[in-house]
Amino acid sequence: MKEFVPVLKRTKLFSGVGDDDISTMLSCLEARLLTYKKGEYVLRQGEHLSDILVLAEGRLHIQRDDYWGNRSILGHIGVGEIFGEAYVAPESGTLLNDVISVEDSSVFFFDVKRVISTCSSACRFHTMVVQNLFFAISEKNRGLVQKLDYMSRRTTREKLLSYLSEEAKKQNSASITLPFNRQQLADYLSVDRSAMSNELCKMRDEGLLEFEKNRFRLF
Amino acid sequence: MKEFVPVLKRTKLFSGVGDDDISTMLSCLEARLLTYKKGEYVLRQGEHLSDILVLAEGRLHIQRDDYWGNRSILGHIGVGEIFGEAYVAPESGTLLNDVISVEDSSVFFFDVKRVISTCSSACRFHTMVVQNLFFAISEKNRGLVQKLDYMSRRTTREKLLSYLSEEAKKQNSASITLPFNRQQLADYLSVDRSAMSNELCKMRDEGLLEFEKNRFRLF
DNA sequence: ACGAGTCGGTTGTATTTACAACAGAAAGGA
DNA sequence: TCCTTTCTGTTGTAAATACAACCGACTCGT
Repeated sequence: MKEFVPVLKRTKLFSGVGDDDISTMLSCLEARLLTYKKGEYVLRQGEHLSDILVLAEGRLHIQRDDYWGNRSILGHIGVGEIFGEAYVAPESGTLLNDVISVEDSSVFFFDVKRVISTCSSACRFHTMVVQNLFFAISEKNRGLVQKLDYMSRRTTREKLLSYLSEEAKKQNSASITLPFNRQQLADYLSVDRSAMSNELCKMRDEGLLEFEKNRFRLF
Repeated sequence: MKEFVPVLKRTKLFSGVGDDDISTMLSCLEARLLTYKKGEYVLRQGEHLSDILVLAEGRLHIQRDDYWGNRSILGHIGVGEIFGEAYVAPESGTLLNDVISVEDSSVFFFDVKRVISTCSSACRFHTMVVQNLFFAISEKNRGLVQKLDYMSRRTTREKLLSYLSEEAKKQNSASITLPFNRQQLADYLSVDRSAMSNELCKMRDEGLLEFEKNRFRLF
């Protein structure tokens, strides 16, 4: 578990907390580290959650399959990212989405009660961690608003352009790598894969962008 | 300002805090109360924000107009609701949406620095308020995920049904009142108003629902 | 090298949507 | 009351989308 302290140090949750203090907190918070093979579920829609999770290694998707098998991908979780925070509030219901590993992954579980309630011992960082938690969920929130912005576009092209240009801004480059293949990108933007593929090729022919696999370059 | 203490007491932000303590905090936090006429902007897209806001009276819409005048309504704010919390984090950029009053409204402004940093004096509630803030933003988060669920539906009918049935669940009744007129509902669900109106009438003819103005009844 | 499975692109068709234009009802102000 | 404005429903057409089916390229394991 200690091996991941450098990873944890760079997370939003432990921002501003030193290595030693993180080690201390790992035991103080009774952190657990679970591993998942590619394709395994980390969380399932409808479950109750009382832990805040941090991805130590691997990649995850937050998604949801409806009754007819239509998949909708809400988002992607990379190393160091927090997730599950939105469902640990007392009156929050059950999870609305599945979380599934798209690569072999390791996940930290922190019991929210221990994270939030200040304890008497050496852990003087609870207050800071709660603040960090607030800022982290703020960021998630803004990300969701951003996604709603993509989704509010009427055409597949507009959805693609708003998503890709935002991603270029985030990755600070006109050449970007997406965490999705075509089907996943279509599920993320809630459009038909073949129609999207078609549109992408049209846009390429018009000189708006280039792509190869999941690497895109905007012009 | 004191007149709104009963309102504040019932907000998520001050949940668990007594009347007297709220009064104390109002001055400790240097709260400001501003009023807006119907149609006025409370916040504008692109602005920086360093306050957490609470609606004391009236109704607000969170929305966004693009360059071509297409309006997208992100959500609705009722009395006692918190807003702006997602944009007060240090690295959060500028606001992505406008907030506009749809009725004459009064809004509390709380400087986030004062809310978050524990002060030495009588205000022993900062810790609790930060926790409340976390829970409140959690709820916002789940609401956004819910909205993404509506928006991920492919057809106008599916969007309407998922929104209306979720609203019925929230209002705990098959008879619900929406905070939107037709155009606003269309802007909220990102569909064409006339197509939506058409679809609503078809659904009514099929016996799925009834409506009159912004009151709906599901069967 | 082979076959199974995955992935991305292409095409055609039926469905759905957006857009524009119009009309009647309701609301609000002078 | 009259006039204006707003709101809602209706219709027709053009555009965009979903869906299904198919193909070739590629990957992977045997």
